[in-house]
Amino acid sequence: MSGRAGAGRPRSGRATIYDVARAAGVSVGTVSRVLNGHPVGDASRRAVQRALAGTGYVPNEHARRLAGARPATVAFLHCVSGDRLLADPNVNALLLDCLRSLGEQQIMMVTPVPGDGPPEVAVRMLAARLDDPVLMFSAPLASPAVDDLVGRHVPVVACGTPLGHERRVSYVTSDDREGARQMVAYLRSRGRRRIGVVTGPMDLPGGVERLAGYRDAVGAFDPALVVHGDYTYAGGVTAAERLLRQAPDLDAIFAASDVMAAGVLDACARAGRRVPEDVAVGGYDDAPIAVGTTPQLTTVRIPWRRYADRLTSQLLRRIDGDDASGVVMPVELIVRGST
Amino acid sequence: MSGRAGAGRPRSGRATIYDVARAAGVSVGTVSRVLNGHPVGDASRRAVQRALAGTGYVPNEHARRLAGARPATVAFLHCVSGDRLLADPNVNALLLDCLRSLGEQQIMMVTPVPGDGPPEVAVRMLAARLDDPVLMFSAPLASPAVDDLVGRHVPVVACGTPLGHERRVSYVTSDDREGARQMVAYLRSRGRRRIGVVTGPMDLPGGVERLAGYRDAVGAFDPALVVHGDYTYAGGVTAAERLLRQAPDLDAIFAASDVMAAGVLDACARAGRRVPEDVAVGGYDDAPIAVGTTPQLTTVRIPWRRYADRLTSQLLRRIDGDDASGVVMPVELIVRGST
DNA sequence: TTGTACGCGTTATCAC
DNA sequence: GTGATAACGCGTACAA
Repeated sequence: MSGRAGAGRPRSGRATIYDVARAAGVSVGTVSRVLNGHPVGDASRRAVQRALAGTGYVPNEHARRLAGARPATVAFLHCVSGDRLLADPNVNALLLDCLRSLGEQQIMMVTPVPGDGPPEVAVRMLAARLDDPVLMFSAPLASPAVDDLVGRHVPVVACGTPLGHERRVSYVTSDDREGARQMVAYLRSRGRRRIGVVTGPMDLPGGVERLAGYRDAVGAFDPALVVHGDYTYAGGVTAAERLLRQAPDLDAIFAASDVMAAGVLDACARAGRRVPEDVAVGGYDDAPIAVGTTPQLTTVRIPWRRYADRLTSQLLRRIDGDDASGVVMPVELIVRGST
Repeated sequence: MSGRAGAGRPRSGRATIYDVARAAGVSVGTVSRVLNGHPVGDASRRAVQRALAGTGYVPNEHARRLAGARPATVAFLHCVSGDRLLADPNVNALLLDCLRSLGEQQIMMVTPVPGDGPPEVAVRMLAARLDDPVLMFSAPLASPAVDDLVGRHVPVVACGTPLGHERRVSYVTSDDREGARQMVAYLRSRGRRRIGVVTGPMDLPGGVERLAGYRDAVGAFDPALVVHGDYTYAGGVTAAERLLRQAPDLDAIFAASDVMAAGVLDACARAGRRVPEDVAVGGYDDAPIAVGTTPQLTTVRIPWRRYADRLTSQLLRRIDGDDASGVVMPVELIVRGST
């Protein structure tokens, strides 16, 4: 008899499928079939279920994956530098919705992985060892991370349009262009004619799309009415100040995020412009802050819960080998006091 | 020959240790030894390293774990309800420090898992499949989750003292009692004699300890000077209002967190009390908000980076089978304008 | 120092 | 419908 081998660290002591099979008086195959909902005789099924409860069996995910089972875990790739990984409340909220939605499908784990910096690459290497499908947030227009992933045939689902990768990675996006268009059209319907815009970052799809929607609806386009922002409160303040200077006659400002809109509101107040009498202000996202400002913000709501559900279903499809595809969620204009 | 079996889903196409061995002209054992830093001949080592780079080999974590290797992943258990999982910026910041610290040890953090509610239990079940060691935040005084974990002999390291489990779970904590004591002693050294306190939640170790430190230093104890808070801004406002009503003659307020202290500051302003002239205000945590208030907050700093490093080393020790143990980090009084 | 072979726990296939 | 067993990729004890 040759050498006993393979004794790594002590076994965790957890019940295995063999223990269950023994307790139920059936073979491991039958237990596995019960576990996975495959056809099994009635008597066997009951015996197995009793044994399952009795032994407190918990499946070993590593063994499942090694044997080729569908992943029950998902990696979460946020394309920002590591120090801003969990810093965005909006992203965290969506992440939470995704956790819930995935949980309902018996899928878990969301490995927070940062984006493209040098240390981030190391973390991604670690993540790669798990071979999980990827849920990606804040995909930039070009990213080595994304190229790497699609090159390794990792199933990826993006939150937002993965510009340049639409055929390789599935995605869910909201109709940013349409939302911005609706907002600006609404402002015009209320008689506003000189409508300024504080854009989002131009290297993010949302930034590009919301500006496009603005241009769709604004009528005559005046460069003096466009200032670029960065989705931050401070950025909103600065941008509004510039806008007020460049185009003192403006009667409305559309900010591409509620957080920036809050900054716009304060800048207007400091500049002595009344909102909404002198200047109407529109936001985007229907973030919590939208009802925390005075006046409350007219904004564009994205249905985040359903959004997360769609991300989950897209991910499941992708795991099961379907081709990449995109879905677009509708948006809703929410009118409050700022217009 | 009996049936070919075990063909799950298509192989991911990743290079395996066998591919590397073939490319290097050595056996898999040798490759494994190189990978794990075990003694290997010089020629073999170089050949393997070349093959490693050439094949783009990435270890399969699931196979590693199944074979008994040390876990390269850690589960993150936050003992709050699911909807508050990523909602606390302080926790997120520490989480990030832990991510960094663990990453330096080639360990990746994984799986934000919520605490004790009914749906949370389901998520923990999922997490259990991975059999990861656990990094625990906000451990309440009594928790089925913790009992479950220690019962299953899962290595657990807590952030803060795991009251009632000190012998079963390792932990890192800062000296909350001493920090509070220093703060109150400092206030007294500046001539303050009627010092109120806004405590943290009394079912959290930090809340209990910081109040104890207050009692250590305050001298005569007056119940009218104690109001319980919940670590939130709004809670700080409410508590300060009550304090000002109950003890109009107070000349200082120690809030058990900076966020609450910010609320105290605003409540004082509304009540017409000048800070620090009429009322000195002390906080705790040295959170970002501590330098965002007017005046800036005198507070107690916890060395979070080193704290995270200690959490990591405690975790490693625990994984390697050492007994549970606790370490206490020192704190530092930071004096700013609010006193 | 290096090669060989077993075992980790699960899934899926084959034969009954 | 059920049992037996190969295969997943890796770590390691043992033999050479």
